Formats: sequence, structure tokens, C-alpha cells
Amino acid sequence: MQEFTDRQIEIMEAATNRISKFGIQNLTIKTLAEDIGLSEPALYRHFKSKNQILWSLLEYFKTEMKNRIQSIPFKPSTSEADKLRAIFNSQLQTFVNKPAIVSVIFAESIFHYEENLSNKVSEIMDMMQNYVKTNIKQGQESGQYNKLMGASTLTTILIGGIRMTVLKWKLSGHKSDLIKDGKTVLDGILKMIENKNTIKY
Amino acid sequence: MQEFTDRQIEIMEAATNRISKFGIQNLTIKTLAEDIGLSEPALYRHFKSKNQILWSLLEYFKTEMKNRIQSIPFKPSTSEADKLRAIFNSQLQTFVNKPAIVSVIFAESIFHYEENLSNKVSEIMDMMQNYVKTNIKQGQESGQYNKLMGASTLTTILIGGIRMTVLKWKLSGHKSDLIKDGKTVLDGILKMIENKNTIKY
DNA sequence: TTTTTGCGAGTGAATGCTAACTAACTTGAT
DNA sequence: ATCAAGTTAGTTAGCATTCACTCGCAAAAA
Repeated sequence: MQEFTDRQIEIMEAATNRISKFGIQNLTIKTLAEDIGLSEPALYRHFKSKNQILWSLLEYFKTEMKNRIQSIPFKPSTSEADKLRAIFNSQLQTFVNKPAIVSVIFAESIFHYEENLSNKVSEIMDMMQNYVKTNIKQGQESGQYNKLMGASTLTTILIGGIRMTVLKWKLSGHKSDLIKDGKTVLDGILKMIENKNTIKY
Repeated sequence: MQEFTDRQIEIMEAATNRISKFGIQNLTIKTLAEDIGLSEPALYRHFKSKNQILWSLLEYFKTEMKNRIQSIPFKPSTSEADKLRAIFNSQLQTFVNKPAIVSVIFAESIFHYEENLSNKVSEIMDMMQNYVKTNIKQGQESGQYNKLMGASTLTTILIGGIRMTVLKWKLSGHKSDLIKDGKTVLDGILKMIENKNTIKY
């Protein structure tokens, strides 16, 4: 069940590279066609519109992300904190490998009110949000995390903190060490919410 | 020393409203001129370019923000936590009153690589970052905050958490209660870092 | 006190550019 | 000989910006 043809994937990869290197506003049919070595109309043989190219990019990433996260192998004994670490690590690693997706996800406002695109971005954000929230609830119920804060608020802080780290990385021109900085942020938060051998309320 | 003429302020306000209502991608010289009831060339009598209009908007906000935060009256006895609450509260209140500025600040990527605009946005972010970081250092040194995390990391988490809340508010179409949600996030973080009558390290 | 001159602020009609997208034609493989 | 996949040469539309001009007023000159 091949979702995309070879050419389509080639186009999507070229788009990814273009965005990584020059930002999303530099992704035009013209530059894209040049990158691949085709004429502009040729692209329209493979995608209905530019919108469809971006949409496919997001859809592709969403599926990839879901599969990737769901297939992280956890031993039954893995603590919730370690699961969270694995999830974020995997996610940040993906960003490092394909910085383009960050540009797209962070650029909601660029989509000229194109609902299908902002919806896809929302779906991706929601999915991440869900993984995190579920983890936190689980951790709180099992007593691994304290309950100083509601799960929703904690989720917001966690994702917000990581997002901020990603943003800084992006603004630094991908010079900072995203993996390390992300880990620092996550560990910091975990340090504050983990019930180790400390007081209980 | 009037920095802007009346007309310039009128234009800046119209731009603000246009962005608030229809997003930044709907801000064109044409729509802007229509809003004010002038012709397009007329705008060029007052600003050199569209870029200059946006730049002025950001510059104006930056100055306003600086003055506003610096003139928050603190009694000498105010705790660092309460100072932080006051700063964020003031900031969020401003966002609620002028949602446009959020659109502009969150839309870095829209600026066709116009350096002066992204720089202004960076300046604003840095300023906020500084206020927060200073506060945290102060709080940690005076023992009001614990030192489980470095000041930089904590700053990232704090600003990240708030930013995330603002983003959600924006995505909700300004329907959620930004002030309340922001306060919840901030209080949550403070609860985790404040040394009240608990253990000392 | 008229008259002239200069100027701030405005206008309609281009201009030039960049995009996305399309029509109509070609070619090479099955 | 069909058809998928190209190509050349457009079209259309949006946008920032400029051109050449006007109008009314205020100050300088007569």
C-alpha cells in the first residue's frame, strides 16, 4: 500500500530541504522545480497544488511520528519519567534530522488562512499533547509524579518548555545543541515533579 | 518630543486592528488604506514602507512594554514571586487589550527575511527574558526559590509555558481566559520552585 | 492687503515584480 | 496508439511602490 509515488516523495523531500535551508517563504513552485530539475508545470502532474504538497508533508510527518513513538520499545518496568524522556528524545532527534518540519509546524500563521493546513498542524500538536498528558496522568496516579499541579497545566508547561527550546534552536540557526538543551529542560521539570525518596504530601 | 505624528499613530492603530481581526497576512497597504479611508499612496507620505509601519509598531510596543514593566510599583517587601506575578499579569493584560502584537511577535517567519523586523522581535523577547532571568537569580540568591534548576533553564520553562498559553489562547480565537490560564501556569511553576516552609537543601 | 510661492497631504493611474496555476503541445515506453 | 510525464509559453492576480498631478493653506513678497 504505497501512499505516495516515488516522484511525489522526491518532491516532498526537495521541499523539505528547501525549507530547511531557506525557510518556508522561500518554498515556491519555481524554486522547488529548479531543485528537482523539472519545469514548474511538471510538479502539477504530481500534486494538485502547492497546498497539497505542504499538506502531504504534514500528513507524512504525522504518520511517521505516530509510528515512531508507538514503536518505542518499553520494558514493563520503565518509569513514566523514562518513557517521557524517550518520547521527547525521539522527537527532538527527528527535528534535528529534518529541521524543515519545525519550520512548517512553527509557521501556522504563514498559511494564508488555509484551513486544511492549520488543521493538520493542530492534529500534530494534539497528538503530542496527548502522549504527554497520558503519561503525566499515569505518573500521577501511580505516585511517580507529585500532584502539585493539574495534568493539563503540567502538560502545557512541559510542551511549552520544549517548544521554547526548539524555537531557540531554530533562531540560533540550528547551532545550539537541541538534544542536550531539551534534555536539560525535561530533566529540570522532572526533578520538580518526581517523587523520589522525598516527602509525601 | 513627539515620536510619531497623529497620522502615523492613526495608521499604526489601524494596522493593529486589521491584524487583530484578520491576521497579519491580511495587512496590505490596500486594506490598510481602505480602513483609514485614504488612498494607498497617501500612506507613503507618512511611512517610507510597509516594513517601516511594522517596525514602528514593534518599536512602539517595545518602549511601552519597558515603561510599563519598569513602572510597576513594588513595595520593598514584595517577594520575587509576587514581582513575577505582577510582570506577567501586566504583560498578559496588554496582550488581551491588543491581540495584534501577539500576531506580530508570533509571526517571525512571515517576515520575508526582513532582518530589522526579526531583530526587533528578538529584542522584545530578550527584554522579557532578562526581566525573568534577573528575577529568578535574585530569588535563588535570596533563598526564595530553590536551586533544583539553573536560572537559564528555569527561564526557558517559564517563558515557554506562558508562551504556550498565549499560543493556545490565540488558536482558540481569543476565547480562552488568557489571564486566568497564565496565572495557573505561573503559580504552578512557582509552587514547585518556591521555598515556603518546606525542607531546605 | 492683496498676490505669490512653497509645501504638506492627498489622488488615480501606472509599474514592476513575484506567485500560483493552466493550455496546448511533445515524447517515449508499454 | 495510448497515456503518463514532460515542455514552452503563457494567464491571472496580488502586492508594494512610484509617477505626475492637484488642492488648500500659510507665510513671504509686493
